[in-house]
Formats: sequence, C-alpha cells, structure tokens
Amino acid sequence: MTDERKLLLLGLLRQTEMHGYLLNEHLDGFAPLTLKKPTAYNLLDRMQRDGWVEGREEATGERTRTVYSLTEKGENEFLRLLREQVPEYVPNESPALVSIGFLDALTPSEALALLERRREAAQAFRRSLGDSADDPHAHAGSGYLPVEYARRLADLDIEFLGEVVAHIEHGKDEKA
Amino acid sequence: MTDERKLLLLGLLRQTEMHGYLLNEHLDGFAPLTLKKPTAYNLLDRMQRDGWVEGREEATGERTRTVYSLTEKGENEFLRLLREQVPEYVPNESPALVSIGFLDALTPSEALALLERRREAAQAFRRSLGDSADDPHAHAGSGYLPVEYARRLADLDIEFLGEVVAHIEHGKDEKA
DNA sequence: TATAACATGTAACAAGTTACATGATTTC
DNA sequence: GAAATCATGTAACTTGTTACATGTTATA
Repeated sequence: MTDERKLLLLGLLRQTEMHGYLLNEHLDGFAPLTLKKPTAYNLLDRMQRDGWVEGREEATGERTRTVYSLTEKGENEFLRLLREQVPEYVPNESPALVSIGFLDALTPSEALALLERRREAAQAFRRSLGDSADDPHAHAGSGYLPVEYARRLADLDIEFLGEVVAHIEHGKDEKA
Repeated sequence: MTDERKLLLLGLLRQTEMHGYLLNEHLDGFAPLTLKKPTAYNLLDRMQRDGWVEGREEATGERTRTVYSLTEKGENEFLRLLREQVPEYVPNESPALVSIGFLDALTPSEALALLERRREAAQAFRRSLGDSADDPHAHAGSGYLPVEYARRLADLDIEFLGEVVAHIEHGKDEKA
C-alpha cells in the first residue's frame, strides 16, 4: 500500500509545501489510512532521494525544520499514481466483521450486550467526524471527499449493527 | 490484525473440522480479510503448538493431510477473542479513497473517464457477491453477515462514485 | 502422459509500527 | 524550572506476502 501513502504525501505537498511535523498532524486527523510519523519521515526521505520532492532547510534560531515541496518530477509521479489508482476498484477489507460473523456462538443476551457497546463506540466515532456542513477540511463544493466517505461508512456500520441487533432480538422472541 | 485472523480460523474450525487446503479455499472466497495460504498454514502450526487446535493425520494412499479441530482450550480462546472483538469498533481504513481526494488535479473530462472505469469495476465486484437470496454461505435467518456487509459496502461505493461523478458533471456545466 | 488440482510448506522480502532517543522552544 | 509541544529521526520487531519447492492424485 505504499503507493497510496506516496500519493497522499505528494497530494498534500502539492497543495501546500510543508515540513514533516505539520504533515504528520494533518495525517493524524483526517487521512483515510494510517501513516505513522516514522513512516512519513521515511517516505519523505525516499521521495527526496528519488527527486520527487525537495527539502528546503528553514532555521528558526537553533532549530531547523525541512520544508518539502514537489519537484516537477514529483508532479509527474503524482499524476501517474493518480491515473493509476482512480480507475482501480479495490474493495476495503473489513477485519472487524470477522467477529460479527460468529455472534451465534454467544447467547442472544450476551451478544446484544456486546453489540450495544460496539454501537456506542461507532456512534462516538461518527460524531467525531462532524457534519458535512462544518467540515474544517471542506473543499469548494462538496467537502473533502475521503472524510465524507468516512461519514457514510460510519453511518453504514451503525445501521448494519442496528439490523444485527434487531435480528437477534427477533430470534430471541421466537424462542420465548 | 493477527487476532482477527486467529478468530476467523478458530471460528471456521469450530463449525467443522478441516484440513488446511480446504480452509484456504473457503478463505479465498468470502473472508472479510486477506489470509494467504502460507499465513494460514503458519497460524495453524502456531495454534497447534499453543494447544488451541489439534491436528489429526488422515491418510489417503500416499497422501496425508492434517485435519484440524478445536481443543477445549481453543474453544475458550475463541470465546475470549470474540468477547474482545465484538464490542470494539475499529473503523475500516479506506486507502482507495486517497486518489478520490485529489481528483481536482485532473481535468473534469479525464476525471470522469477514470471514474467510469472504477465504477464498472465496482459493479463487477458487486455482482460477484451475488444477492442475499442465493447466498451459498447463508446462515439460518440472515445469511453470512460479513458477506452481507460486503454487499452493503460495495453498494455504498457505487453510490458514492455516482455522486462524485454527478458533482463533477455539475461543476463542468457551471464553467460552460 | 502431460496438465491441472490437491496438499503442505520454506525462505526471503517488504512494509509499517512500536519504542526509544535527542535536542529545541514554548508555556505554566 | 518543569512540563508540554515542536521537530526529526533510529533500530528492532511484527506481520503478512511473494516466489519457490515438493510430492501426490485425478483428469484430459
């Protein structure tokens, strides 16, 4: 999945040049994938060696930070990766669904109790994504699409959990 | 994500004992996560060493295969993993959305052409999942939940792509 | 009898994370 | 002046994949 991460870094640097620390703050928040600090710094190094980005040393007193910006080669690679990735459909994996598939190993009441906790966690996560209206990363028109997608996905999860709960409650009734 | 993979193997073996090859055929088809052959065989080895599963040698002529079944300890671990994973909400990552976030780097017409190819691929994938009605892995009542979830997820992707397309077409009109 | 499917692995590799290290600056 | 935050890494580790190896049985 290196390609997606590279595209992400290139895309962000393409919009505004940045130093690694700032980049990492962005990534923590709204990125559609995990990209931890060491990984980001490492990728920046490699992309600099490959000539995709260039680092300009910026000194504030004793402290220096490296501000990265896209080179022309980087712009080309960005477009190449983009044209490669957009037309490809790679369905998300959903490891979290494995456990849901085995709920029938539990008693209905225990399953319901555990599902309720999952649903609350999902709702809390959904709230943390905010509404389309007050999106801090909103682009012109439609908001930052990956965040909007994350909202939809969380909504789907909550709805799906609700249906699973309903189904178990129904089965419970039948047996009573 | 080892825990999800372990739970998956344990849960499948709990339903019916199986040898590795058969297990892998199941996994290729409808598992909510990737689990390649060497990984599966390796996990089976480790779980056998840990006493979670036991392997019974079954010979057909010269060929032997190892049929794995849950031990009591394995059953306990299965339940422990299940009780751990059900209440936890871990949102899916969506690396495939990175590229969608940078569509504005392309001309509207190129973006639309690339999106159309992605949408076709998504629709083909959706068709491969079949309908709830003729689910070959259907459980009593509601079908195998991870597969049903995969259908919803694919539907969401297709719908979302449609909206992105519509939005770009709209923007194009405005500029015309 | 050659090819595909069955059945099980090994070994090298790639990718990303965790935990840790280091020093500067700002804030309480 | 202690703690938090800024800023950038290194090194070891975990995890999972790829490519390959090996021998068996069914199928064309």
